[in-house]
Amino acid sequence: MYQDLIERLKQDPVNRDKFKKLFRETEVPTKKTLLCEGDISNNIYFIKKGCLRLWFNNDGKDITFQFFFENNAVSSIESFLEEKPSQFNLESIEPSKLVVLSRAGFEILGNHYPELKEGFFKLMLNRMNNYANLFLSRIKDNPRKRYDELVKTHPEIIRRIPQHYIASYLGITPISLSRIRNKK
Amino acid sequence: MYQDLIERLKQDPVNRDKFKKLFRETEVPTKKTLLCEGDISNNIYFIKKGCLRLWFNNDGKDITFQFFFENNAVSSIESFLEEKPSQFNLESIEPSKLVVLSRAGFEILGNHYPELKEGFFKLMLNRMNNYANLFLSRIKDNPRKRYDELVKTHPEIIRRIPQHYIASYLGITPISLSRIRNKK
DNA sequence: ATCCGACGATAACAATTGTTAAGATGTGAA
DNA sequence: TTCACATCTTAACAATTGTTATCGTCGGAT
Repeated sequence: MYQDLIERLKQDPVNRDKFKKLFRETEVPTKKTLLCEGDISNNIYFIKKGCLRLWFNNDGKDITFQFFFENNAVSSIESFLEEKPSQFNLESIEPSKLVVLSRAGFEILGNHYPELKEGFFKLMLNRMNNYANLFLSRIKDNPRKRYDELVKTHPEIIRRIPQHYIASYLGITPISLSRIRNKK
Repeated sequence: MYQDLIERLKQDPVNRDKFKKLFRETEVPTKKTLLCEGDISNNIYFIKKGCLRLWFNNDGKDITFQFFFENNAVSSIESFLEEKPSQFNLESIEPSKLVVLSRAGFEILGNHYPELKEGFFKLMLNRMNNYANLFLSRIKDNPRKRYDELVKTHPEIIRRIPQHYIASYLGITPISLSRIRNKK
């Protein structure tokens, strides 16, 4: 959806040349860090291909709390908006093709295309909603049920993401996840 | 803060009489249900005195996930805004004095006082923020640390709320909470 | 005053999950 | 190829937390 918007912007007959150069395309290998805890997020990334994860370091433990796939936009929102150090790391899980939009570019475009800002607001609500659902699932469900739900609602995560990331996302150890998968 | 706004609205020299009657004051005893799971939320409550909790039923288990005290506004926001059945119950924990504003009243006032709508939006962000914090604390901390944090950041909850509600808020059993409190 | 229900503590036991360690497999780089 | 590394599984054991049940206290209602 967001991807569509970007494509449309880039084709805009009037501003095509002017705006097109605001976007930078890039390819990154697996495990490439795009944003580091403590740094200020200056970019929004649109995923053309591949996938990314948002994670943070908790006493040396790597905790993933959101995955992003094709046609999604990603940013450490609070950091990007308020220009303050990010609490989170953003990293590629697969070799990925990304479209990068800087804060400056975002502001220029945002003035011409209100949809872009609306889209960003929705991105924020989406993230909030993600928190709410993760929270409620941790309250209501035990790890096995959380896993079963994930298989049902996000099979692409099961298919594409290494298990230890999924484990931390579910709030359990990789060992425990392995038990759940195999003692069915 | 919200309470202040309400008081100001009620004192508005121009609209005083017209608007004052939109508010209904009421007193409720302990354990009075103000909103029931499945019903549509038609009111916002401003707490003048006492405290309330938002909870839901999970397989027969009563799970509290937010407490509200004096000078706060409460509503099952999604239900109130979209007029759809509430997922949650709203109940008093202490005898409480409340100011009630209906949806109709809210809309009339909202048209005259944009602050009211802004305030409601903030209420929503606050709720989202609450989700995020609860979620992160469940990931990062074990029950003992969550309890210690609660003591530090919300001593009023420890003081005023019965332990079994606190236990469900922390995601543990009352027995486990009792162990934490006494095996210090 | 007495009874009842809400609240909290504790014990004994069960179940779940984490920890540590070892090994199997596969992939990419030197 | 060979080595290093990432990924996943399994086992044995420890730690945490839940379950069930009992008991004591307190306060309000009759």
